[in-house]
Amino acid sequence: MANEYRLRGRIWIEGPEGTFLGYGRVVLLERIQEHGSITAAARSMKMSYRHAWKLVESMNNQGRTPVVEKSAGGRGGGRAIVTEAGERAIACFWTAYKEFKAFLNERTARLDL
Amino acid sequence: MANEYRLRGRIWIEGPEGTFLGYGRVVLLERIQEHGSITAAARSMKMSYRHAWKLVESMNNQGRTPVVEKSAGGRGGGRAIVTEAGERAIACFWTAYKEFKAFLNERTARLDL
DNA sequence: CAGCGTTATGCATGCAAGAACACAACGAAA
DNA sequence: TTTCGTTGTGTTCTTGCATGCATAACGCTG
Repeated sequence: MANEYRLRGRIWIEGPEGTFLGYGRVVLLERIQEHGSITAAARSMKMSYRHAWKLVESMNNQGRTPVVEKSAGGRGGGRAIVTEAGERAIACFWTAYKEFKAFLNERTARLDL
Repeated sequence: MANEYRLRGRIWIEGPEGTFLGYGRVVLLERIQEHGSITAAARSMKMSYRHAWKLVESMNNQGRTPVVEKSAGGRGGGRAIVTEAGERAIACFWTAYKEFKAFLNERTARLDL
């Protein structure tokens, strides 16, 4: 039978000022891509707008280039667009994340307890 | 120059009832080995006795064999000893942890942001 | 130029994890 | 049998984080 224990974990990318990218942040970016606004993205993942906005702000301040371009007012009230740098950041994180999951699985199989 | 970004993370071992071993728990076990009591171990790492006790309880309940043997009263008031199963658990975690750190370093070097 | 929905931002509230505190139970040793 | 320091356990206090609410500011559109 499979071992009842399992190695688990999480990873994130840190810049000089703290967390830059993590699972939640990257999902948020993808939702922004999908919906075109922070408000809708936050709602879609049951996150408060306040918090979502802070995360975006943190990412923008920390990347050498903003990951999300925002504008208030105008058609539809405003919008938020994931930049090219943002797309690259997303891809970069998922690549590492995928390898990390593989690491966890492989390492779980070798647990001796 | 070295990239300003860094991949970081943490890992832990889960049993059916939740977290079994993590960095803090393993350090706590080692301090118990060193000091012979939960009280001294907790104090040595600025952790409340209450919390340390709960962690030990959680580990003991979750392992198929207790990792710490405790006894109240007696010479010196009581004592806590890390069992052989506990020692194996410690070793098991550090091995995985070491590989994890290597993974993070290697993966940090390959970050493209 | 009024309306609308979003960004932007402060402030009060809620919640969960851990710390801090208090005190009973324990058992060897003097 | 008294003493002593630890284990064991309930209760309250902090505190960091996220939510919720309120309210500007913004700028396209009818």
